[in-house]
Amino acid sequence: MSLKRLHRKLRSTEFEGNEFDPISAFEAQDVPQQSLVIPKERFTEPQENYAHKIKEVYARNSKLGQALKTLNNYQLQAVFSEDRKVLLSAMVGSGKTTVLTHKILYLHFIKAIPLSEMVVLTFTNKAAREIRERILSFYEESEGIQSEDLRYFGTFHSVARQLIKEHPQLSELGFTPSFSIMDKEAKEEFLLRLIHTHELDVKYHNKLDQRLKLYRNEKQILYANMKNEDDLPQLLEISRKEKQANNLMDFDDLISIVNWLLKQECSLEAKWVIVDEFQDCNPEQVQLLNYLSVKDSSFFAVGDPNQSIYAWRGSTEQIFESYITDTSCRMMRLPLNYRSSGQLLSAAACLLNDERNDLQATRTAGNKLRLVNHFDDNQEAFYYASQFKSLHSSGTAWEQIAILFRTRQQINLFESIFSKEDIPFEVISKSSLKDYPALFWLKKVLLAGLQANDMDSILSVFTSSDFGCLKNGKALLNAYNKFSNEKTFNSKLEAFTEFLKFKYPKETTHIKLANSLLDFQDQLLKTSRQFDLYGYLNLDEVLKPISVHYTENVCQVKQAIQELDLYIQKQSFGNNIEAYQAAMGQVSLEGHFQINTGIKKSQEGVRLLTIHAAKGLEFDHVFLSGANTGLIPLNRKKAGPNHLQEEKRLLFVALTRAKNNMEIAWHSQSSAWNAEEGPSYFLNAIPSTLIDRIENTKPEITIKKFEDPQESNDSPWKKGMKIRHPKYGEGTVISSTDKEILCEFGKFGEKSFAPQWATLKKL
DNA sequence: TAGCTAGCAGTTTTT
DNA sequence: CTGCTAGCTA
Repeated sequence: MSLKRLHRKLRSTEFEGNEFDPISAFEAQDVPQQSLVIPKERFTEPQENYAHKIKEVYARNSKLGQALKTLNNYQLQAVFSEDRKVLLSAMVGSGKTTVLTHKILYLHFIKAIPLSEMVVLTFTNKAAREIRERILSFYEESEGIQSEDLRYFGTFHSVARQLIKEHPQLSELGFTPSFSIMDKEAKEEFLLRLIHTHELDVKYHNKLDQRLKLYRNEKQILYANMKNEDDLPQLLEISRKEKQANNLMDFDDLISIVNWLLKQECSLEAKWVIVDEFQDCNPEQVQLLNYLSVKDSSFFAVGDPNQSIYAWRGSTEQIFESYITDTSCRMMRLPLNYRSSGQLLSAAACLLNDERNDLQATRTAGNKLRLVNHFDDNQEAFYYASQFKSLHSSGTAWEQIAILFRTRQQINLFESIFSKEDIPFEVISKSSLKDYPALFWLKKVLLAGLQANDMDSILSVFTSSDFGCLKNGKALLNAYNKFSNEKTFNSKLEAFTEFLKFKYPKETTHIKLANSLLDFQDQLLKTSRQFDLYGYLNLDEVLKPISVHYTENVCQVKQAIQELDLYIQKQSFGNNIEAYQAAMGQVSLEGHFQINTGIKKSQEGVRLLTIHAAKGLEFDHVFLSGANTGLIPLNRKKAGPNHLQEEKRLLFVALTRAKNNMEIAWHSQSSAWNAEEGPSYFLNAIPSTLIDRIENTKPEITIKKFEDPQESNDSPWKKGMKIRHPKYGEGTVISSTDKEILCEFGKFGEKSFAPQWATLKKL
């Protein structure tokens, strides 16, 4: 049944009953309208029967022809379209990646466009990898596709990196093609080092990135409770210069530099520019698309304005709008959803608030959306524990169960309760290289070796608190400058090595390391693709066998080097140094060393993740936790004009993750400071006939609170007891519960402590 | 130099 | 509501 018909049917029964409805009790006008609507007449609908076209394809490439037979007419229309400029509005769960890959395959095998003349842009490495793998699976083993053919298949940033490397005018900006990329952490460290070495007075050290952005965009220097301007402008100036001097770029630089270069001279004439998740493009990325789309090139973009949840990161809805008014652009749509069962999909579609959106279900009606009222998050977690156990014993795989949260903070409580209740779980979120000190250090070592003038990396290697030998600071730099000023060296690395030998002759291990790094590039040129990096750098010794984490570190480093070797062996062009540079670039762009297959998510367990992290995923059972007003939409003091709309799309994304079962939880007494009473008012838009409401606020369950092990004993703090606190001195216990100890300290007055943290002493 | 206080900012995350 | 911290005060 089409959603429209279902809606009409629902509307007729919607307001029949007069019972109190906690959802409809909220004002309907509070629900913001979905902003972007593409007029239906703007879409070109599929007319033809594509059977004969599939036959033609089948005759030329049977594998592709076979694959096309499984597509619907909307999808085929997009694949076969001859238009030079197409924007495909793909509804949630409508198979957009399938269309994208089949379009590429069709262009390649039938229209004879070389893969190397297509630019295929995605936002995540995962998406890029998936597309690449799907393409490669269409090649026979013998045909041996070159990695160079897919040179322009990748994320915006990796393609930008490739284009910058190849551009003839790069040196005009003071960079060389072997530049390295700083991730967020590396940039923070870099900026802090600049402040340190240049003795700048810059406030709010851990908000540097934010402050620099504010200064660059709005020339704002004052921040929070600052009354006087600090040295922020100088920091920006110095960081620009130092980035050039050390051949470093950050993620934003990649896009803005490639735009600058392409503006000077378009170095790539792509036949096709193909974009995934088009709705997430920010203005600079659109600019890049424009620079790439010259004369003879064609454009094919796929996106869903209803799933735009990254406007806070700079994506703008106006992108879609400008394409609506662009008459040279053909618009098509994919309305058929293959993921969710009918009633869940119609409930989610109500959030779109748009009659013309015509999201169509292809599956049976299935279960209703469940809305459960828990007393608080504690009770909710214990409720899940028992629910999940029975789901699992009746055959549901743990991985098919997911709990979605608005904020990461909400996840903590569930982690501790699930580990206590023996529910296997995994928190899905990207870990940073900084969480693995050995790998973080290894990256710096390789960067220093490959880039002998990258003083930033050199210093990081030798002043690392775990694996270095020197203490970072002004004294070190002064000594080094004094030493190096007197002589001339081929590189900063050579200067530093000599400095080490002269000033710290006892640090033999690190002098050896420095020498190895100095000779690294020559060694690479002399050897084949196979190179024993671990042995060459003598890492066994540098990783410090006396350290408690030694075996762990060695294991991580060896695995990382194995990944590098694999990547380098796949690299068909360039010399060994270039292959290593490519590999390290990939490590920076991905944020980890698993650059071949990506991070494997093999662990068995219930998935705990934020709604943002869930985009693109699907599960059998989805639970949305803590969906009170105030959390969804999240209360903000400084809300942008489109904040509420984006929050609503976020709820839409959450609801459309479920294949068969969706349950929304809200709390009578939420522990979140910003939560308000009642379930998210966005849910008003969903008619009561599509929702099953369930109460789970019985008092006997609320007693079953989560307790820390230390708390279980009777409180040792009794009323009237004399105690001593390290800061407030002597005092008296006024009251003591398992939650807090209240004490009186004369001139300090009353103070309360959490029992498990209190640093109180009995007197 | 330590301690106090006012004032603001806080989600979400990929590259 | 919390946490952070610049800038003030003793």
